[in-house]
Amino acid sequence: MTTMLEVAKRAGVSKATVSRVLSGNGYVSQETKDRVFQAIEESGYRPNLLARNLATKRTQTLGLVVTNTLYHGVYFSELLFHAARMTEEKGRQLILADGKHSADEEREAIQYLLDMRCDAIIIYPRFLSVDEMDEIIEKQEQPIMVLNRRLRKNSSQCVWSDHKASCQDAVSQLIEMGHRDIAFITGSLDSPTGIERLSGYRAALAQHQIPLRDELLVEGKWTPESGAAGVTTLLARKAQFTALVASNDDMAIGALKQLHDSGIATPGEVSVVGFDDVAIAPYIVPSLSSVRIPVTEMIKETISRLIFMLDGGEFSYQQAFPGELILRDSVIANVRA
Amino acid sequence: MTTMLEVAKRAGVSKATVSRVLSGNGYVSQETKDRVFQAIEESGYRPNLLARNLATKRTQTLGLVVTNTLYHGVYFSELLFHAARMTEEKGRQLILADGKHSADEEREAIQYLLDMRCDAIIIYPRFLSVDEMDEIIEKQEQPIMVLNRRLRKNSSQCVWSDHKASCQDAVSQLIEMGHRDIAFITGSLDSPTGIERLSGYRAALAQHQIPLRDELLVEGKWTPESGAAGVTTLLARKAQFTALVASNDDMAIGALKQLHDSGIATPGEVSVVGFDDVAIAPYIVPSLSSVRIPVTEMIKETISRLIFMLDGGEFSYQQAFPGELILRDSVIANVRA
DNA sequence: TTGTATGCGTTATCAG
DNA sequence: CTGATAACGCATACAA
Repeated sequence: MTTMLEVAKRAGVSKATVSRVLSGNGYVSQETKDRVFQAIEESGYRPNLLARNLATKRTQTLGLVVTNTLYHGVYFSELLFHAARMTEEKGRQLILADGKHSADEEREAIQYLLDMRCDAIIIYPRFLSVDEMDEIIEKQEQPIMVLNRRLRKNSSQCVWSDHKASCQDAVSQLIEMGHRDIAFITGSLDSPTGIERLSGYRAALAQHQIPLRDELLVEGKWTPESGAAGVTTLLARKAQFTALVASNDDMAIGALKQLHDSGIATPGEVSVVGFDDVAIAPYIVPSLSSVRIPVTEMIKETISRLIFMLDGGEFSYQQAFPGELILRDSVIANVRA
Repeated sequence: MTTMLEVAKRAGVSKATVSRVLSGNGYVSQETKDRVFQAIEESGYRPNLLARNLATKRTQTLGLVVTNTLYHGVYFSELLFHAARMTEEKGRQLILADGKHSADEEREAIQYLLDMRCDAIIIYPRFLSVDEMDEIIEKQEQPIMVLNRRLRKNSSQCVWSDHKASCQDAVSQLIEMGHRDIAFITGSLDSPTGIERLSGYRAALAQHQIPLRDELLVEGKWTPESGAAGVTTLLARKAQFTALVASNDDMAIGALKQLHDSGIATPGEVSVVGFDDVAIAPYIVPSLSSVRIPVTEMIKETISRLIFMLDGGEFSYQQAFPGELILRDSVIANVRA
């Protein structure tokens, strides 16, 4: 690899001058500029970003930690797409680190990004607790934002959606449409999101004085497979229900498939609702109703805050993003009937 | 940030010694080791990977370039999942760079990874031609592998699947099942994969002496939306067909939705086949037949080769991965009827 | 077993 | 406008 020194020699100037023409800092005459550019051209010189970043103490990169258990789902590609897009828009590069499948590995991934000297870090936690995250944030001097968790202490360094409230709201809407027997497939119950959605379901029933029936409750694991298995379990229990709420779209898709295979029509006999409103969901037949989580907006806010913090800014206010139930055929048709 | 020097001082040794205990290279007594570790603990020292990588001239990272137009699809998350998994397995980190949506930007992304001194690079090209890639590979000293393209010169530095052959094969199978009127939704025709699949369709028809009917051919753009639009176009043309082949699963999913909305049953009136066999596809109702592309194996081979090349190895043989038609309800039910 | 000195490829601070 | 030269934080060959 040809270095800056070789370019300098070839152009008959010093390293410093080459550095100047490349960075645009400091004055340098047009003719030497030309000589330097020519030397660069001839030698095929490329800057070594490791060296540059070491010297400037800035890398122009944002790090993102996500558990690979999320990689399987559709939600992930959308999350990543928007994160990459926003990052580039701010003139930075996104670096992804795999949080794998444990709190320790999540911690390691964060540490890796810090060791790589990312300017700032975004964490989409799956296993770390909010207290652990608070601790990490306080120990580190780099700006850190947490997605999808409400932190206790550094409450302005996170952006979240109130999963309990939006689930409660969605289930309430179903109830107000006349549904009384609403089955529920949870997410993994070691995940805060999973727990919050479940408690939203419980709260909605309580709010309308509908007793919770255990036979209508089944535990899933976020995957389409577990959604399908949930339906199998419900049917084996001979549970009667007119609506089914799955804690995310992937499970809802799996559940729809299983309902269909079991000869149960949707829409018609069972209304199905999911969460996240992944872009491909509306193309599932029959159309899936879903609680839309505004990922785009959340990512945007997250990255804006990080950039602002990098410029020395501070935030004093918190921000939550409400989920919104999008009704599609699977529910609407049922209501009409 | 506390540096190695401070740790050294605190432990009463030199930087070199600290470096030794950290890297495990060279002898160092147990007691000084202990002192160093304690100093590290106390000071919360963390190595600066920029400095380390600059000094060692190795970063232990593999770079991956993918266009963000792929981010939207399901295929992408699976690709990335396996890439990240394999990379970690080899004790490296994966760095993702966005190829955005043009050849220039794809080139920039590659350049960025090179400037970051990734040890090796994987390119999943979308806009760059094979000749351009060959040129890049020859100019660079880092090992580079190309996914999903058959290179002309550096033919052992790529791993591909013969899209034409597998499409021809899939369509032939439909023909042998008795189908004569087979509609086809292409991918973007500025993409080699799209072109290859189309020519496979053509070849299959020719092989069975079935004339190509233009009304059965419609151009898509890889997205579910374009798949749905394709069906709309076909129906508007009042084209008659018993089978529909979409050039990827996302479009097939969109097409299925549109067929359903138009009151056309699948399976039954129309058999639908997609490509890629993304994991979520079987959960679509009705089950979607698909030509499975062995991404996992392809990624695995790609990364194995890169690691081998990093160790100075050389490959002399090429490797193609065959696609395989997986028949599911949407086709099978039709055949039974 | 440990310390010294030099290099990795840049940037940045001074003089000139 | 340009050139030395000192960081940046770490690894490593060479001495001791």
